[in-house]
Amino acid sequence: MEKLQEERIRTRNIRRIFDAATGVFARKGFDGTCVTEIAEASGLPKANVYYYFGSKDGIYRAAIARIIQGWDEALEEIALEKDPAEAFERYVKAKLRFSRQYPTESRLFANEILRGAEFLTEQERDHIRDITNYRVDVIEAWIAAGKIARVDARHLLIMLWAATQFYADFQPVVRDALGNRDLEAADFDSAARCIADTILGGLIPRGSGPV
Amino acid sequence: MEKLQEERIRTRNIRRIFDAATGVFARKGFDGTCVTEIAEASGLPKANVYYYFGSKDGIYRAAIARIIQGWDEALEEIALEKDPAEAFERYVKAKLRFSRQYPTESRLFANEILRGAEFLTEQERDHIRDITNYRVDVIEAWIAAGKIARVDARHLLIMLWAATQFYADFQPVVRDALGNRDLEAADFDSAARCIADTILGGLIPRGSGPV
DNA sequence: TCAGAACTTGAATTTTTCGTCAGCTTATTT
DNA sequence: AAATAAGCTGACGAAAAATTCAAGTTCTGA
Repeated sequence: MEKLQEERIRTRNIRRIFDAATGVFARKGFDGTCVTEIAEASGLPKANVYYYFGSKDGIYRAAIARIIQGWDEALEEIALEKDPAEAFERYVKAKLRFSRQYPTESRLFANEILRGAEFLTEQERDHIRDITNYRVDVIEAWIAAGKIARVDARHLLIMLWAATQFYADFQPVVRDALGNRDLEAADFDSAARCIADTILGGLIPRGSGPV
Repeated sequence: MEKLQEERIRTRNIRRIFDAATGVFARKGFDGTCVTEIAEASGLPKANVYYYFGSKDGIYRAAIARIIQGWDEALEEIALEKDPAEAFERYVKAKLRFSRQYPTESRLFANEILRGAEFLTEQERDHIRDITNYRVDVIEAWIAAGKIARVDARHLLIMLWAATQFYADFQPVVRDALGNRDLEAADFDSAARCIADTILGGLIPRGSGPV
């Protein structure tokens, strides 16, 4: 049992536990989650969960690491060479796609932040800072080149992050606000359009009087 | 003990418990919070907490109700009579002021949503829906009157809500994004300016080519 | 100042949770 | 097919949590 079945059984069970844990952690946070519930959700007995993961802590940390890793994808879209309008639009779309595809992971991350981000390692925070700083440089270069209006790049990034994240983290509120139905692909599309249009073109009609 | 002291002692203790509970719930969520911790934070023995609130559940529900009640204030600012630009700007400022003043309450609410909003009563959700619908009507009237660009009013409201809420709920992330210092009034001011300017005027400079 | 209501609290009681363990079954290798 | 490693799990113990209780103390109105 060192080549085929080992990898298969082990891998499958770890993934099961992992998926179950992510769901429960996302809902209840670290402190609110009990291993029994993870075990039930994964369909395995509790002792088996402990067989694979030494502790609740371990599962949680692993889950967070995975999420951070996945984060970067969407952020790739803001690159210097591109036309700002196109870059922002792509970014918003990519981020919303991510929100739609991995809402649970997003909520787990949100929960971790609400908790005070105590489980985030220094490296993980550094990484987030680095990414932000790079985007800030890009945006400021656009401003300097007169390609976009003068805004605070950091707050702009926060606004984009917030607006897109919201659709993953606050789905019950979004549902209520949109009229009580379940969110579908079309909703994410119109969200993307609304955010991109508003941010790029502004609400006040062009050609009308002073703002 | 039915007029003066009653009200004073009772009111004072309930408020103590309440404040303590809000803080702990905001960090750890409903399931993650233990009454012992609330008791310690409030400076009262646990049995006394149970004297005033029958259960953990009761404290939690009461806390949520109070928050929802306080919510409306900020939203008052979007009214039909006003100039859209001014109304949005006021709204953003009011909401950010709220985020700054009551971050804990905001986080508790966020936690409840992440939880799946199971503790929100039907009335509370109805109330949120009503408020939203009213604002949607206002915005759509502005659009119909040609005062603002054509956007999806519901997504626009979500975007505003998200952008302002973020500063309360995700402070660790905001801190990292802004460069690692504590948030001060000035940060909220520049956030308001960035959000309002971007949403009203758009990023793409006016007078340049087509969007 | 006294009766009764309001308030207080240390110490149970009950329930839940974390984590362990010993012995079992299944897979792998030789 | 025997030996060994990997995987499984019911049952347990210790610790922590929720909630109750009973026996107090303080307050208030009459």
